[in-house]
Amino acid sequence: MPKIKPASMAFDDHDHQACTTKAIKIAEDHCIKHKLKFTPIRRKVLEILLEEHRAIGAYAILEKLRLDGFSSQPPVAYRALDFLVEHGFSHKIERLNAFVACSHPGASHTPAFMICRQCDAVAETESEASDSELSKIAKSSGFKIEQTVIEAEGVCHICTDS
Amino acid sequence: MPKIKPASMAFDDHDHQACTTKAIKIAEDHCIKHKLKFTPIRRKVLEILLEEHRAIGAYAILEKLRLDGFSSQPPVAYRALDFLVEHGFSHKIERLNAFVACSHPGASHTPAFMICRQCDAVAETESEASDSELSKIAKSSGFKIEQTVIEAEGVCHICTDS
DNA sequence: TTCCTACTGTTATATTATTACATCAAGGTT
DNA sequence: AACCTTGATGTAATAATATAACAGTAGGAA
Repeated sequence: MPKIKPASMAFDDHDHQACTTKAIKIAEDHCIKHKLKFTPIRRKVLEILLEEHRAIGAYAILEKLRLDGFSSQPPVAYRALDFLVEHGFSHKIERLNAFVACSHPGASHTPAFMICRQCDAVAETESEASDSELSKIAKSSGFKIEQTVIEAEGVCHICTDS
Repeated sequence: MPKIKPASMAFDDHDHQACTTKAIKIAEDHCIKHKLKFTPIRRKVLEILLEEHRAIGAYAILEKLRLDGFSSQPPVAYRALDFLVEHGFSHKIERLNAFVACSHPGASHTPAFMICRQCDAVAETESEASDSELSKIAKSSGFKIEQTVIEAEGVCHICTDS
């Protein structure tokens, strides 16, 4: 079974400035350590994603890049997103064809997401895919799992209450 | 934890004609029982999906519809797919933006999929979402899950062996 | 220096999906 | 029968998401 850690605070108040600053710092450090280039475009896209605990489409990101004076052709956003996703700084939400900043940067994980269909907030949890029931079935049938998408859609506690 | 039943035989030889015939029959019966209209277009789209245990894009489906003399504007395929998905006769694979016939029609389920990135076969398993770890996290944080997407990508045993 | 590699700029295009509105067919009502 | 409603289909237009291809550039390695 997936062992999943407590949900992020996406659905709750928190010190978002600190949360953002920390995520950028982690990305910076990780890039230095692994000799990756945390270029202005990549940083800006991560900052845009960090502004909200929501999935943001590539074209919405492009629009924000444009406002900040960056080049805004589709490949600009997709390349930056590819980089961020590849190195674990953000995730694609397949269900929405959109992207979120990673809430647990640095942690190696198979993330699981809870998507509120009312307020669009996306909370990330970590799941231990290695001992999940699915991975057992996969193993028994000889299927080698490389990556797993887990996305739950529903209504968050705030939207339920209001 | 999700309780997941054995994988479908998507990755193995089986009597595909029987498998297809049975699926159509189940859809037919279900539609009669629930007064749903299993129209020629809907039936044809399901047949197309049943031809292979693979995810097929809406435009590939349209092409096949066209060859069979059906109208082939995008809404034709999307409407039929909406119907089939809504009533559990097929599923959307979010990861691929494509569709597969349901391997367990009739069963109420949170399906989980194994997608082979080499041969594109898609195997469906059933998972009991109600007692999954994710659903516990969701419950404890007040998030009401309505639907869950679980899609594992990797390599099937046939492609691994060859 | 030259070479190589990775990143960026830009145009064009491919792929996936929806909106909007007209038409049609089946079933029920008067 | 005529009428009406409902859901399904036909079609054109367009929106939204994503990639291919290629030229230019900057920085480090040889």
